[in-house]
Amino acid sequence: MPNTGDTGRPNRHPTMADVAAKVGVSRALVSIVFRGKEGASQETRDRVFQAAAELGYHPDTAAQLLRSHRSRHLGVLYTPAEPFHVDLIEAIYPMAEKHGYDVVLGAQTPTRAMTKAVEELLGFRTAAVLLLGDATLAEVTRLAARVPLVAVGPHLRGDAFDTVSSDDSRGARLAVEHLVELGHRHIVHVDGGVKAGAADRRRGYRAVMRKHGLPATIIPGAYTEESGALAARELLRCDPLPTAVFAGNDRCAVGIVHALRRFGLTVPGDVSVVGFDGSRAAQLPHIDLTTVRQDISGTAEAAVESAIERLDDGRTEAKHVIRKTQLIVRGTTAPPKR
Amino acid sequence: MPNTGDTGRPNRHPTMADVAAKVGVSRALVSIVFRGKEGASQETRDRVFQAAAELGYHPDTAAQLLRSHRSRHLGVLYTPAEPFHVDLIEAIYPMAEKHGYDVVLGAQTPTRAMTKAVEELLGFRTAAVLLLGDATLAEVTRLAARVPLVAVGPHLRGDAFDTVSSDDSRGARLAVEHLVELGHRHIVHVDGGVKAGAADRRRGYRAVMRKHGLPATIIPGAYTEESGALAARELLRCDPLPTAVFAGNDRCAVGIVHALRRFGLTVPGDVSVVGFDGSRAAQLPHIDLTTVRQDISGTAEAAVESAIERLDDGRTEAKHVIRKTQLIVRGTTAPPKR
DNA sequence: ATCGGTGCCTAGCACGTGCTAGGCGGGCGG
DNA sequence: CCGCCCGCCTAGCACGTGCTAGGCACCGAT
Repeated sequence: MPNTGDTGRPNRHPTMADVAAKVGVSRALVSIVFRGKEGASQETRDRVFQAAAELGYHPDTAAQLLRSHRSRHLGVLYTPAEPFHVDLIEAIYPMAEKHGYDVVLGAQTPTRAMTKAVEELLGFRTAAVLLLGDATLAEVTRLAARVPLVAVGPHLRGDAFDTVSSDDSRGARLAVEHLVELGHRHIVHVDGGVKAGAADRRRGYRAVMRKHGLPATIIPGAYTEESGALAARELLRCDPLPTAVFAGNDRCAVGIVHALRRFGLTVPGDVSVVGFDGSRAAQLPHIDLTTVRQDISGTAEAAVESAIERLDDGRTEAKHVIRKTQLIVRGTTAPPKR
Repeated sequence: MPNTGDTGRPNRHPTMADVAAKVGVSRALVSIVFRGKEGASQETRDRVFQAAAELGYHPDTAAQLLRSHRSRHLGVLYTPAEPFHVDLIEAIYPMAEKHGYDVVLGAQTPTRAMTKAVEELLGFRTAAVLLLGDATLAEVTRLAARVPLVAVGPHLRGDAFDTVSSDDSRGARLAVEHLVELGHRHIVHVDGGVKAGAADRRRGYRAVMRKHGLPATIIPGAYTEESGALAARELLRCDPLPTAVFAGNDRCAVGIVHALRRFGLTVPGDVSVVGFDGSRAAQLPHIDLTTVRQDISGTAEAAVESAIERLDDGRTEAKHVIRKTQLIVRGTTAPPKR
């Protein structure tokens, strides 16, 4: 059903040649017009655009990629179910566009390993790849040998790739100091296991607790609502009940808050909760979560710019950016009643 | 950094020609080997794969697309922030793979209109496009003129495109009947405005209320947690407080549940809540939402198969699939106390 | 009148791959 | 010994576009 036009080639997308024939000029001239280069009269430009619109012509990305090796595409490998990634992606699009790049998404799902998604992105010959989320040093290094790479999130170092990460340790200290200042003494940390940043957040928590001579208690968790709900059950078994919880990330914190409220406790009345990420979910009015914000648009900007520097400015040495974190006090923290 | 091999063309991905040269055969033979066609000895195949691995060769999707017009790619237009879409995508990947298709994601975000995302997908010459979420008949029809199209969600009809939608009216009736059977008489509906399926869900709600001689009350809403939280505030102003709420979708329901609990009410003790979608968020243990499930993997399957039938089997007449919905009774509904 | 320049346009190669039309050698039936 | 087939392989065109190397007409300066 595409192309009901008069090119004599039914069921096929019209090409530049079709547009050129319709206008009565050479194909090269149509190419010039579409690239906005000089060398065509204004009248011709108008007629070309007119004809293209009538034919429903659209440039063939495959042919453009094939011919011009600069692919103008950034590959982004992400996990669709991760709200923080979703927020990042929405920030990455306009940044990439500002630099004249398109974005190709590669989804990493439970049924679809990272390697598979990577192969697909590489097949598209993306100019660079932004890797959101977890990855081992070996994986990142191997991938960086094949394409300029920016890893967003994991605290890795290497000369072959760039990273953008946040100051997780400092963020964690801010969060716990906030709780201590409110008067909390019995503060538990539900951690993020081996996920990106979890180790640093644990470290920050331990450091502040030690500094104030308070006992550190860590409940193993993950970056999911389920793990938060499970951890909340653990909490309820504690006697006395902790007065505050520092969660590994926002999703976990949300799970904790809801589970506690469901069990009849109030937040922050009975228990204060702090999250980590500053995801959009945390701002929702019914959640209103106190959290440590990672500057999402700043992170997206740094990641895109790292890639662009390698591509357009020819930078080859590695660059490791660390973004500041910021405590956002909202409605899930208050002084302890007990 | 790519290609540290010995092809004499630094900084460029190796091609079939490089592999062929390394093995000492023609490029055409390498092509045969990679496509798995007959016409190459087993020994040659092994040597080709070996050389390709050493060079880090990966087929160029652009060139493949350009040459073989069958693109083996399904474009999926979706909204990253929509959990229901995310669930669908995770189901679409394996379905597409089963039929030998790859998936190209096109993201529709607040800063990125549908038309823009569509242009990008069309640029990739995807064999077909699956359109998740809202769209007007005009938009869908226009798009369907350029590419085989399957609209998932909206209740539209036309001869130029396929649709997969769910029986929203029946689902709504199931939900409301469930509440009536529990003994609820004062049931409010927070609707989804003009979004996909919202009209049918309203209709189903009204029909059941009328049938039982109960007054229908509709609070305008949307398919978001925010709208649910706002609607909850409206609810609290009602006197007497309704004993049950039928929400337009799960996100809205989640917002309602959390806001109610935050205001000190219990769910389902004081108010019962039913959602719609059967999204993964609804199953989370701390939510445990009674909801109307739309069969996600069945929907994904039907959508992919509709596309495949047009592409591989040459179907041209439109096909409109309606998937059954199913009531899932969980922990947010109970008989009214009052 | 000649020359160089400028504005507008075109011819044709290259990109990496799929695929058609063969080519070459050896075994097998006649 | 001839002819044919078959297994393995190669030459070369085509896909739609970017881009280089021009070409033609016209204009102003010499």
